[in-house]
Amino acid sequence: MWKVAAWNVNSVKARLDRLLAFLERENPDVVLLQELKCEEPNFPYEGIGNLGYSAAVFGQKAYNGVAIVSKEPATDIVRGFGDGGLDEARFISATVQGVRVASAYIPNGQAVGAEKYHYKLEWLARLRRHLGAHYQSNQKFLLGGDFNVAPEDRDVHDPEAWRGQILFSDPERAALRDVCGFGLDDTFRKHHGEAGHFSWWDYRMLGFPKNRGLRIDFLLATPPLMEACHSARIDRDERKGTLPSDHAPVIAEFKL
DNA sequence: ATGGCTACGATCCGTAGA
Repeated sequence: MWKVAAWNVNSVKARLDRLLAFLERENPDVVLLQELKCEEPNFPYEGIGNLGYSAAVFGQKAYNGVAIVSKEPATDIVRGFGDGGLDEARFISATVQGVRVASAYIPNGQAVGAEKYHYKLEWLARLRRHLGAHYQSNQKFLLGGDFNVAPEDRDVHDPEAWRGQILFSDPERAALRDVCGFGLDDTFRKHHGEAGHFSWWDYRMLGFPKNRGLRIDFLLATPPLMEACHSARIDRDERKGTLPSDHAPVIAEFKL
């Protein structure tokens, strides 16, 4: 089985012990990381290297930062959308074991109507254009990461409270559907249809103990890869204990 | 216990996340 995870670690430096423990515990073939919050030279190459992993990294100081951690070294690494524009470190793609994979950290948006909200919607539109220009949905392609959008009511602990709010507004959800319209489906929903599964809980207000969460982190796959997907889950236990990330890893297994 | 945020970068608080 080919095992892949996507995880917003909220600082790879602050979460290094947990990342290494995750690699040892889960033994994934690929981990798509978001929110490294470090520049590329400061990525913990040595720590993951001791466990047999290498990484393709697109970092920046203090904010954002994405990586593709893999047992088999990634090739044909592209940082950003490859269109020459100056970018925040939010997208990286590479080939691992013959499969094209990408790690994405979609902008948060801050608040509906804010400048960052419009940036978020434009970023999602740009992602959709990038996919159409560089990929084909009849080929195996995996897009994982923190999308900062909850797709449906069943992905939100209190849909009526969140309706129209940031992370759950109609334009954000439409923009995510448009990205998936390229030919991507949610590996988690292939295997679990019920409500109440979340990947993020606010650090504040007892979000996790009260299970007030959202499902905003996904592993999205094209049809040929979706057919090969045998299981998917969210590693909710990773959110427990001392100083967790506010996001839990999402995991999927494929029979390539 | 799964418990009232956390990380960063610049100072001893402000900004950002979602």
